[in-house]
Amino acid sequence: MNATPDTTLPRERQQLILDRLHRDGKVVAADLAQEFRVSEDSIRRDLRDLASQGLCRRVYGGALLTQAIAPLDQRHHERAELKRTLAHVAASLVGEGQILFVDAGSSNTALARALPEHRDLTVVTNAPDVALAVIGRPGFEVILLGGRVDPRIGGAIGSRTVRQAQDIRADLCFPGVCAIDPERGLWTYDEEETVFKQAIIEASGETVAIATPDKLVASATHHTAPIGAISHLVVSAGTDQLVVARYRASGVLVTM
Amino acid sequence: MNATPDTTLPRERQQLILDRLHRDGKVVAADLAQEFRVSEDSIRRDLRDLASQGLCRRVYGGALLTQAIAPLDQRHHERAELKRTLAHVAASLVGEGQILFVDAGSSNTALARALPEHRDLTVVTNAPDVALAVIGRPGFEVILLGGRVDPRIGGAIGSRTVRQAQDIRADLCFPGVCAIDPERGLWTYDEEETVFKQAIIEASGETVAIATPDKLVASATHHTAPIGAISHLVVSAGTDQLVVARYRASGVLVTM
DNA sequence: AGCATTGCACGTTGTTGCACGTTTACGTAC
DNA sequence: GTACGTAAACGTGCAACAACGTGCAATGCT
Repeated sequence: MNATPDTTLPRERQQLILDRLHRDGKVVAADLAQEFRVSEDSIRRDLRDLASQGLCRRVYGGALLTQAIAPLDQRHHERAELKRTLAHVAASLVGEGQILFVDAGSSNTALARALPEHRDLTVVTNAPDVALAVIGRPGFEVILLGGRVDPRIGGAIGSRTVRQAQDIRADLCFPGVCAIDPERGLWTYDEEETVFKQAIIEASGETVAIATPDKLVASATHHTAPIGAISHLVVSAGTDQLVVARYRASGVLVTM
Repeated sequence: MNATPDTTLPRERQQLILDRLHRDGKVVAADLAQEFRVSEDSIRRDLRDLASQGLCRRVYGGALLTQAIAPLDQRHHERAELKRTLAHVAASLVGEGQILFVDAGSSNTALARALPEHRDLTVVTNAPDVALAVIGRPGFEVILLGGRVDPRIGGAIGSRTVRQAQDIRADLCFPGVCAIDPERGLWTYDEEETVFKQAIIEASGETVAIATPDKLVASATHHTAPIGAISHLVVSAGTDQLVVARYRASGVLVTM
């Protein structure tokens, strides 16, 4: 009879709160505190946690359900939990009022969903699904980069897109990456893509790449073009173990 | 035995007011005060808040709906079957190998889904969800128009977008419409929107508007700007009865 | 020991209803 | 048709209160 022990684990409590949230559409902090027999402070901490992951909308007195975005692509389902974790870490690097370049890619779509609301953020993107993930949410300005959309990538690239990107200066840049060679940097499949990514990196203060471990390769043979330097690399190694690496132009990889 | 308490959170109340507004088209402050068991002052504050976000129009005694706004998902679900039917009729006007301007809007998203595959079509759009509806499907080329995304519209508008649109020549144009005045033509809510729609209409050979019957109004008083002429109007009158109308610059309406 | 979680104390912020003076809508008198 | 009076609705300032975030010490687990 270990179905519902009296002792409720913190992580478990958050899951239960999420269930209630999906059932009722809202939760009241005071009621939750009474139900779980913990202080309202703990409930508030839970709600803050969940909101920072984009799983609910924090409001005065409780929390509301975020209008869930329909899962679009099958590829987005692969490694979904891992990507959400990485996205959460990457989102924590974003500061109030910043301007962000968000490239196309499933990891970056997860990032867009994980971005916190009410932070006065500007999201500049060439990917329709990234745009859809933030349009209409409070505290977001969205700028779309136009151009011919590459169906393999799911976003616009090409000279037209590059020209528009060069008109903008951003604080942070999240390029999608195809492969990471510890010695030679980031790689893409395609020359056009590289030009675009280089443009947004050059137009940004800092660059953050999100990658699942399978992107780390020793020799990037069949990838055509290197991108260049990034300042942070948010990567997952092993189960639940996070490695945030500082990555420089020459390819030095420093774990933190 | 409802476990859900009847406490209403402040922000939740605003959401509920907005829902009611979309259902009834209007709300009365005194009624809301009684319903939510708060003072009329609080209701007034809520309405002022919503109005300042452009979500409703404040009037003496309550508030009215500003149709342009809010839950895009909801608008997509309303009249879904009707819109699908209209979308298929409109899609039948598209010929092999043509270039199409597809504006933002729920009807046009339905159109994008209804467009036939393997026809070598080029879809030029300012709306992320329209782009997503065709990206990756066989026989489609997608060109995204960039710019600042208006969250009420769900697509990019503004001078940046207009400039990009002017670089392109299309065969067909599908502008989103807010209202259709049989005598004076198409109307939008907003000057910026109008400029964009005029630009894509001028850059196209023919123009086709899709509209549900509620868009047909006798006098478009509160809409700021007229768009101009369209050549075809795909509109539904009554249940399942389709009227395809030929519409000219001067406002002559010819049913077919 | 090291770490996560919790409840409490404190100062801060958001929300509410009331009091007050002003504006608006509408019916009535002229 | 215009002028006027009244009551409802309005905005604003204010005080009371609930909820909030943060720092800190106590507790429990590994």
